[in-house]
Parts: sequence; C-alpha cells; structure tokens
Amino acid sequence: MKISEQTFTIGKLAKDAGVGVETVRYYQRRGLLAEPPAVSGYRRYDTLHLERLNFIKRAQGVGFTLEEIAELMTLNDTRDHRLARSLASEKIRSIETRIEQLAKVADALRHLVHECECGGQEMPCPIIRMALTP
Amino acid sequence: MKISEQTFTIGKLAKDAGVGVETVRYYQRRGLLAEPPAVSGYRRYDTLHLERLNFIKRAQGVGFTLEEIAELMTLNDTRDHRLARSLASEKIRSIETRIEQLAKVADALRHLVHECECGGQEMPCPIIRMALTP
DNA sequence: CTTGACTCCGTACCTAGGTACGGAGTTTAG
DNA sequence: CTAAACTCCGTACCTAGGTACGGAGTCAAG
Repeated sequence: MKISEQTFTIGKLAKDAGVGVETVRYYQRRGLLAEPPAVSGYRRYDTLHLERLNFIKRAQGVGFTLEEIAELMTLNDTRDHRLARSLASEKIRSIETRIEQLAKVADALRHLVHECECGGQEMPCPIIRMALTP
Repeated sequence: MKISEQTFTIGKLAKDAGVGVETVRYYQRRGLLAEPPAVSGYRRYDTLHLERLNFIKRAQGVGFTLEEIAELMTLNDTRDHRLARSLASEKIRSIETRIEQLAKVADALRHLVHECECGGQEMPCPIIRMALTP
C-alpha cells in the first residue's frame, strides 16, 4: 500500500510541515519524532515523519502541550480509545476551569473601570488603588 | 502623617508579604521595588515597601503581568486615571478574546469525544486521528 | 566570643517551546 | 572543481516569573 517512497532532508521536511529545522530537531530531542538513520551523513525523512509533524501541529492547535501530544502518540500505538477519551475529557475540564477563572478576572476589572469612570479625578484611581481593597 | 517609622530586614518584609526573599530581590532587579539604602551592610525596608509588594500581588491576582504592573505603578506617580482605565480595558478585551479561543477549543474537543464514543472500537480513534481532519 | 541565623551579591537553574550560533562535513549547481 | 547551500551536533540563548546555591559579611543570643 506504499504510494510513494520519497525521502527528503530535514530542510525539506521542515519546510513542508511549516516549521523550522531547529524545531524538528527539538521534537526529536523531546522524543516526539523518530530520528531516521543517516544514509551518508544526512538523515532521510519520509511522509510518515511529515504526517507526525502535521499531527503535532494540529494537536497543539487544540491546546495540547507537547507532553500530552507525546502521550497521545503512544496511545496511537496501543489503540486505546478509552484512554484517549479520558485525556481529552480532562483537557476539556481544565479549559472550562480556566474560562471560569478568566471570566471572574474580567468581571473584577470591569467593576474597577466602572468605579473609575464614576468617581471624579480627585479621588484616587480605583484601578491603581485596588491594592487597598482586597 | 507618619504613623510608624518601623523598618525591617528583607526576611521580615518577604514573610509579611507572603513571598520569598529571592522574589523580593527579583522584583528589585525588575525595577518593581526600590532598593532602600543599607544602614550598615543590611538594607532596611518600611511599610511603603510592604504596600508595594501587596499591590503587586493583587495586580497579579487579576491577571496583570509584572511588566504591566510596572506600568501601572508609574501611572500611580502621574495620577493618570484615563491611562489606567485604557490599560484595564485593553486587559479586559484580551481576556475576552482568550475566553472565546478556549471555548472553541473545548467545543472541538467535545465533538471529538462524542464521535469517539459513538464509533466502535474498530474505527480509528477520532481524537488521535484528528491529524487527518483539519 | 562563639554559634547559628540572617543578609548581600552574583550567578545558575527551572518550565515550555522553541531560536540562534558555530565549526566541520556534504552535496549539488554551474 | 569550486563555491554556495545545506546538514550535523552540541550548546547557549530567549520570555516569565521566579527558585536555588555559594561564599563572605553581619547581627543577636547565650
């Protein structure tokens, strides 16, 4: 089922994936990407490496960290859907918590701005004075 | 109007403010906290320093970065309410944008989890396969 | 007066996710 | 065949917000 047997150097791989050469090396150091054997000094990459890079980019795009992505990729090997689901669910919960925190902060700031707009310029600025109102 | 003339060493200051000694020094290096003159080898801090530290902690609590806090504190000197308000408003907008981004990510993940739960264990895990569905 | 606790100062280290640099080897176009 | 462009590898550097360490000086209690 192999369609193509093309191999490319790290520069081409990085360019196709839209990342820097140094980033590819960094992922290799982090264990996210295999280092293919060097043919004669230079390593030769194939489309599987490119797919992995694209996977990493998409997973990053939905908020996974590199560490979580590494975990997802080992799940890929074991085909454990349940574990993948629980990882994703945990991520959803942490995002929801973060949203709640941010909403509270935004509310507090809106309140301060409102106070500041209502007070005269003689009164101390409530935004700056928030130090005094715990 | 000076209530107290107490001075304390860096260790006491840090303890009262609930931060580490190294953190106090770090803030000094960042220009967020003045370095008082040393009396005989040891610097002596007063309640103004403590207030500044408390201010920093509160401002951090509502999501300002140390850089923004430095800006707020120079505003404090110029008493520019309008500028403080625009700084706070900008912060509110950036928080709202971040909340929207996170909500989208959470939605995408919820969709993936739902798909994964509906499909049989024979089909490739959609969470892992998200690499293929841009 | 000694011992322990504290301070000063500079520097290195940490997480996350990379970016930049430098010297040596290789490959490819002209 | 030569020169440019590329690769390899290790290491240092970046942001943010600190934490840790080490040697030397100092202060306070017993």
